[in-house]
Amino acid sequence: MYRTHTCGELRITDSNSEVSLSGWVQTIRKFGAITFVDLRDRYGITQLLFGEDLNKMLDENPLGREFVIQAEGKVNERSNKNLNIATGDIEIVVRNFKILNKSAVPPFSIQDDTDGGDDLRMKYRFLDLRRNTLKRNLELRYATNRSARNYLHNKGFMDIETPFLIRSTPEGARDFVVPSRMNPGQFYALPQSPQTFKQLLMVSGYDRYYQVVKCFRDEDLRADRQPEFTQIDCEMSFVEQEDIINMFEGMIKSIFKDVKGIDYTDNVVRMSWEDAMWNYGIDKPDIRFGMKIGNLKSAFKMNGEIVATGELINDAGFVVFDKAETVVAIAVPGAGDYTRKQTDELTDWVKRPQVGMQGLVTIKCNTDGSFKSSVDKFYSQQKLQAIAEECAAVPGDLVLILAGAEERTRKAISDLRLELGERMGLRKKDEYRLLWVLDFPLFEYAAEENRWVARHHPFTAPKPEHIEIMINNNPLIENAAEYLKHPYAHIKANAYDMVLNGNEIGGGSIRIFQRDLQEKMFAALGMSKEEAQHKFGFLMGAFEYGAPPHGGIAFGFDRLCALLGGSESIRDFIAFPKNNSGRDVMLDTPNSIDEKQFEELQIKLDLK
RNA sequence: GGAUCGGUAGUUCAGUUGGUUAGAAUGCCGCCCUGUCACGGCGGAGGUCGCGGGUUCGAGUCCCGUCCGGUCCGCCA
Repeated sequence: MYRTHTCGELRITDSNSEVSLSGWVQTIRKFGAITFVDLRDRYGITQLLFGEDLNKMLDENPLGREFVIQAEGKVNERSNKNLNIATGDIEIVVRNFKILNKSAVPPFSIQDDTDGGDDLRMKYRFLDLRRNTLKRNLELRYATNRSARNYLHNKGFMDIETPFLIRSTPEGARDFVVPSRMNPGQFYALPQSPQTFKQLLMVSGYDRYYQVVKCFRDEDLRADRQPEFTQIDCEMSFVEQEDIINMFEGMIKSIFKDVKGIDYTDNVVRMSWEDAMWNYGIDKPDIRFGMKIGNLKSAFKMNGEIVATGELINDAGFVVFDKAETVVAIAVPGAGDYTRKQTDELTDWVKRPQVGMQGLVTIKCNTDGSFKSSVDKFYSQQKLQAIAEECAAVPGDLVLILAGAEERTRKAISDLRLELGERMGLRKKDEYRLLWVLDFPLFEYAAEENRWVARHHPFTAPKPEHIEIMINNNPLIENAAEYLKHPYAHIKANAYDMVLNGNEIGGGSIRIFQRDLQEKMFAALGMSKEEAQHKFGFLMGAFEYGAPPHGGIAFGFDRLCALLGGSESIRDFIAFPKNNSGRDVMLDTPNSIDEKQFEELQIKLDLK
């Protein structure tokens, strides 16, 4: 028997019992005649004491870091206790031990604060996974998985597997493709999501489906994006938006309770997409803090409707503001005492290519009620006050103003808001604020292709009251510059995103379930009837055989785990992740394949 | 496709306006140490400064190219 106990479970109450432990050598501390060894496994660390009688045996069988050993002996109360570990009251007085396997010297230390860099830890991922940090992350991931499954099971959802080798659909993200040997020259695609399959399952009557499932997208990566990732994919029949929202708000709250011990009793805030863009400049605002955007200039609202917010600065004479499509501002609480050096640094920050602004205008709201601005010579104190009021600034605040093209400026002020929120300590790690963003536009205009694309995906249903607009208007765009005036720009989708602390953790929609509306949707996206039939005939055909009204949602499981674990990067919550270039540095993959494999596939490689 | 930061000992990093033999910490090896738990003390080994080219009397340092890694923009229905 390799072990009677794990390295994390012995306590003072086990004193004098004979035990056997197996694990990895964490550290060796030699004191002349006696030697201490910390033995580690998944459950903890237990100190082994090798007395004088074992010195000969140790000389003949020297130990090293990460050796796998088995030790037998008696549990003994320590004379010097270690309060930092659970087993710190006891030690094992070793009577006999055995080296089960030696280890090469590890390239980095297996400790909470390892000295290993990211690259090295990726290459030796199996060693990195021995560390507490990653172990806890994987435990959290498992707990989250279990919690979601329990909730969904209790609500009558059924886990049904869907295929990984499916048909390539050029809409949306790039597919990973897999050549078929039995059908030379033809390819499968790996699913970007089980979307069409879960809809077919609804047609089949499995009215509550879920799957914790791998999805694949061949797009460039980020700290929070992997080429293969996991979704909690769900679909329900006979539901409206409200039913989905209630069901999955419940699921997330249940996960908070199970995984974090948090009772999230508040109702989840709901916000229209338009309000999110108008007040926060982004469709996934972090609502843990305020700093709402002041919209300083009459501007096109997102749907093209002209909204006058007053005549604050149109007539003022600062040419940058006068010419700009959009002028927006935020008030940074308590930053009114920023020095010139600090505001200059902020200016540099917004001028970085990633943000891409030309400059930054600041107004200091002095505690005596006066204002000091970098554009003092253009504006009176009254005007500055009006600007400050527009973004709800109070004395002691610092107002930051950006001007430029609508889309870029709105994104920039959103980035700036998040950055300042971070710097002012308003984005607290242990605070969780959920948000539903609703009423997304159904379509987005793709200028480079001069056509409409589905913002969510082409199976998303329009708001019932907007179906008519879709049916009665031609999708063709005559004047690309004024696409916002096209009726399609006003059609809202029956879609919803769940946002946690500024991160999209889930998104879904009520689906189209009638053939004619689905045909109309494909036509709106510029797809011919033949093309639509060719690519999605199987789905539209199914709609003709009694498709129930249905809708669903998918949660980004890796990202959810990372957020619950308080981390920015999802890589630390995936056992074997890919790096930034989509490579697995441990396997050194992707790699070339044998000539024989090409022959079997009847494929000839001819790289450009 | 683009921007940006980095690549120096096994590891994490320092290395000044270009200037003698490239340093520190940690790890590793050896010796000493009976209560440590970041043990301690003494000694030792360990470097193609990512790679290629250029400027220069002289390059870790400056320039060009390239490879690798991080972050971001585009992209991600």
